Amino acid sequence: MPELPEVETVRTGLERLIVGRTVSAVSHNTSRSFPNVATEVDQFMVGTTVVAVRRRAKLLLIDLSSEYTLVTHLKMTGQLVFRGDQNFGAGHPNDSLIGELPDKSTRVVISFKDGSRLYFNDQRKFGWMMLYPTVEVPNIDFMKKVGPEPLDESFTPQDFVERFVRRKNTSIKAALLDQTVVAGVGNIYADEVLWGAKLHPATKVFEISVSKFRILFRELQYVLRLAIEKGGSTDRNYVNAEGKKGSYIEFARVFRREGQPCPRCATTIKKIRVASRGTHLCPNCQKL
DNA sequence: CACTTGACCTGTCCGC
DNA sequence: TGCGGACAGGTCAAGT
Repeated sequence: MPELPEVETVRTGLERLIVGRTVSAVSHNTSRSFPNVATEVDQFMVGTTVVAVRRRAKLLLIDLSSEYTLVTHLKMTGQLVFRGDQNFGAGHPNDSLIGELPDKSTRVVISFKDGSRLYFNDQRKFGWMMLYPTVEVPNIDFMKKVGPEPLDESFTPQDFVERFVRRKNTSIKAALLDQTVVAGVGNIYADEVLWGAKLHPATKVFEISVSKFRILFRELQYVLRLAIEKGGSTDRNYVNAEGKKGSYIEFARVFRREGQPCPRCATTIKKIRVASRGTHLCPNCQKL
């Protein structure tokens, strides 16, 4: 669920909330939380100051003054929530989806010198944090093979089309979800974008014309920008760095709207399976 | 290499 | 009400 817009929203929040703060302690309850440095976390982090918060694809990169970078993947249910000196409980007028922290899904707590804290919650435990020397981050396997950022100004429609050449025999949905083609697209925005381009998700890549790809590219950028503006999508677990929900789901055209009318033609939206993923589409607008 | 499927987890929801 | 099973979806490993 955290896809590019959600991770970017968390990044923006963290940039404002934790840059300049100095780490005083790190606690974690399972070695799986830091798979590459489980026993050495303190020496890499305690006493260091957060100097920047970056994003690449769905990865959050928190740069520390020690020239180490905390790399975090939220996977499906990960949350990074900052709390200042007041630890809001449920019902606090801050619109938080979550209550008092830590809670039972909390896996890592990063404490700062001033008493504020950053909580890494992850109900399904698929997410992770790893520490790398900042200069080594571009050499992480994932970073080397991940595709371009779809909202990069230098990324052109021609570049976009060329990224799909390797995947011409698969469905356009599987290709969009492939992080080595284009970075940051997940199940929610893949469905939204394919509806926007009037493409059936099971359409084979080789069947799609260049002009159609240009429309798809435009829709991809439109949907991702709109989603960032709305603070991402809260389907179930996603919250931003303040624990608040995103509102894109209210604007979604097909995602999680099976049984409802298509906003374009009023045909009932269906949910099918494509690329082993739940897939929402309008059977009238998006034909094979 | 291209492509698909299963595994990793836990909470929720649906049907019996 | 309880209980089993399907489902949720990002990524990688293992399979064809």
